[in-house]
Amino acid sequence: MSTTAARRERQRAQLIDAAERAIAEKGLAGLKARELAQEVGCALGAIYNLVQDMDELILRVGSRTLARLDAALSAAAPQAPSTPDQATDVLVAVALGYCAFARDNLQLWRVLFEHRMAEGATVPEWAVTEQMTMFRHILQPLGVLMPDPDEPERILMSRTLFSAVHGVVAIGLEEKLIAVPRRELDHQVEKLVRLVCRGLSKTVAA
Amino acid sequence: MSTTAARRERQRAQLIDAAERAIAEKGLAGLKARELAQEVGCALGAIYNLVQDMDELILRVGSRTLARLDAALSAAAPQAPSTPDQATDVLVAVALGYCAFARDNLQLWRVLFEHRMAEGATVPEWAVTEQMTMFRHILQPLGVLMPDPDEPERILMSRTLFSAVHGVVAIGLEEKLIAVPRRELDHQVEKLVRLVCRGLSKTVAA
DNA sequence: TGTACATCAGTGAACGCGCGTTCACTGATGTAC
DNA sequence: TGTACATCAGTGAACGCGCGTTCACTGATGTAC
Repeated sequence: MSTTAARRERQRAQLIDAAERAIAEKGLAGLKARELAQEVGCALGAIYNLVQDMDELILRVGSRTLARLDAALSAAAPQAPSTPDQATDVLVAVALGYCAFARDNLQLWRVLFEHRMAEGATVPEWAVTEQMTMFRHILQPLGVLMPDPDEPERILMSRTLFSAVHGVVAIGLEEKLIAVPRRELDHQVEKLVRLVCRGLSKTVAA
Repeated sequence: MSTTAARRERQRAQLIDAAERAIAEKGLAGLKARELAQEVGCALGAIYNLVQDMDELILRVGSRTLARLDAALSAAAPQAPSTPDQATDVLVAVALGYCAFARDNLQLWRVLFEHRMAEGATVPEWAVTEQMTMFRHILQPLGVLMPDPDEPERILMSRTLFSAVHGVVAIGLEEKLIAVPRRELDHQVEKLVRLVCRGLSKTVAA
C-alpha cells in the first residue's frame, strides 16, 4: 500500500500549484513560505518535508512553465515548413506565440529569466535539456531558410533570433518609456522576424 | 561664503561616487547603506542629510550611467550618414558600441533595467528626457533607411531595433545556456543589425 | 577681537519589518507479534 | 482481532540574519552684538 507515498506526492503537487498561483498573482517576490503554508493548509515546517528549499520550489514551477510554453509554441506552428516563405511564416507564428504566452503568463514567464541561480550552484541537467528542446521550434524552420551545411552557424542564428524577439517582448511588456507600446507589440514582433527572414533569404540569394 | 553648501555638494558627489563603485563591484544588491557610510567615512544617518533615500541614490547613479552611455554611443558613430549603406554602418557601430558599453559596465548597465520603480512612483521628468535623447543615435540613421514620411512608424522601428539588440546583448552577457556565447556576441549583434537593415532597404526597393 | 547664542550637520544605537529555515515536541499511521 | 511499539509526518515558536530608516543627542560652525 503506497498510500503514504502517494499522499506525499499529492501534497507536493498541491504545494507547487499554490506556489504557481502565488507567483502568477503577485510575482516571484510575492512568494512567501508562510502564505504558502496557509494556502495549502499545513504548518510552515511541513513545506520542508515536501521540498528541499524554496529554490527547488521555484525551479519546479519554472519547469512547469517551460512545459506549457513548449506546448503553446507547438500549437502555434503545427506543421513543418518546406519552402522559405513557409519557414518565414512559421517563425513569425512561433514568435507571436511566444509573445502571447509571455503576455498571458507574465509573472510566471518572468521567473524563467529573473531567477539567478545562487552563485555556486550549476543549472540542473533537466533544465538544460528542457531549454534545448525548446529551440527545435526555431531551428527547424531556420534550417529551411539557411540550407547551408553550416550547422553551428544556424544554431548561433537561432539563439540570436530568439534573444532579439525576447528583447522586444520583454521590454514591451515591461511598459517602461523605451518600450514599444503594448498595442503595437504583435505588429512589431512580426515585422522584426519578417525583416530578419527577408535579410536571410537575400543573403542566400546573393 | 558658500563653504558649507559647497562642502555639502562635495560630500553628495562623494556619496554617489561610492555608490557607483559599490554597484560596479557587487551589483545593485551589494549596495548597503552601512557599507556606504563606512566607505565615505561618515555616520549611517549622515547619508540621509545628503540624499532623500536609497532610491534617489540609485536614480542618480543611473543618470550618470546613462550620460556615459550617451557619450559612448556618440563616440561610436561620430558622423551622420547620408546613404543607406552608411546608415547601416552607423547603426552597426552604434549597436556594437552599446554591446561594448554593456560589457564594460555590466553591473551599472544592468541597474538601468533591473530597478523597477516602487509601485506608485512615476518616472521623474529628467529620466524621460534622457531616454528620449538616447534614441537620436538610432533615429537619425534610421531616417536615411526609411525615408518615407511616416514618422511614427520610424519611431516604432527604432524602439523595436533597440529592444532586439538589447535582448541579444542582455541574454548574451547573462551567460545562461540559451545565450549566444560571449565570444560570438559582437558578430551576432552585427549580423542581426545588418539583416534588419537589409530587410528594410529591400522593403523600400520593393 | 571677544563672547554668547543658534543652527544644523554628524552620530550610531535602536526601531521595525520581513523572511527562510530549524528543531524539540506531538500525535497519527503502519508494523510486528 | 488486539496490543505494543516504532516511525515519521506535522507543528509553530524561535532563531538568525539582513537591512533601510529614525531620532534624541553632541558638538562644530557661523552669526550677532
